[in-house]
Amino acid sequence: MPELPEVETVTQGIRTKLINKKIKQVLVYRRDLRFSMDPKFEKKVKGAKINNVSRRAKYILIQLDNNITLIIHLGMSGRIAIENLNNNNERIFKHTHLEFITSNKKKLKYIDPRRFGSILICQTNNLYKHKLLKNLAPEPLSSEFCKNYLLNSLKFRKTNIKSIIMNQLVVVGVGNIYASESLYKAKIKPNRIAMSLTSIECDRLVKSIKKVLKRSIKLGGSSINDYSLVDGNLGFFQREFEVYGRDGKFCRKKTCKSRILRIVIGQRSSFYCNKCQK
DNA sequence: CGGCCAACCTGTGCGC
DNA sequence: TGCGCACAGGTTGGCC
Repeated sequence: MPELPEVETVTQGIRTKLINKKIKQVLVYRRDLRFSMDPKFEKKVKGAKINNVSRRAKYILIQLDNNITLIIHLGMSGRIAIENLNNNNERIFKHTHLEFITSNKKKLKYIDPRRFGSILICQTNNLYKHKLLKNLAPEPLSSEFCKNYLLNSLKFRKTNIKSIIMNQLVVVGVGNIYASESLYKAKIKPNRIAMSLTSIECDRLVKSIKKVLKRSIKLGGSSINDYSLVDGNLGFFQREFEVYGRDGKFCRKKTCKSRILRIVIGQRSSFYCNKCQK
């Protein structure tokens, strides 16, 4: 699914609806996600209050009042839905693996058909020592992610620039959609050798990544297939895709008459305009 | 270490 | 209608 804007909007949704609420009931239907869930998960979580909900990279962090933080990743197909309890038109999802019932009479569902996502438990005081969190690169919207940082990260690297910006050890949160969109905005071809980027191009790329991600967060992320926000509403950034999924269609730049191309880079579809991107 | 690629799993949409 | 294939928003572990 979900790249930074989607995870961010879901995080905000959970925070708005469930902060300071108690988890009254925990129902686990499947534990065999990407990592197997703690056998004592229910016992550890039941009765705790949700103190805070935040995001690091593509991880949702739900901080409880018992020194436990839940680390949730949505993988490719994961989603969160929050509904009113005793709702007559409850939406039924085939692949619901976990449900919380909270003190304000809401039901949170974790749904993930492909089960590439994960739900892990971590001691809050050791959170950033967790193996999934300790090696993560800077947040793309932080000031740490700047031209000089990127320039430095590219030094001597012969792989393509798209793989670099999708590498969570270089910068977090940028996935397949926003990589293509950012490179289009920065006028850089996705298969350019990373170390060939000039300082000016690095500057454009950093600014493009920030701009694209912020704009998407503002629109509630991208809803493709049936992906949605926690309340079932859709994000709208997909309407503004310049290149993603637009292969064969005309480049959106008015004066450009060429068609968007699709190539495969690192096993992932990549979309670009051969004329606008250098 | 860097870079490449298979693997994890289920669903959908397309051509025949 | 059904079958087989390509493809889907992520990450990692193993190999050279």
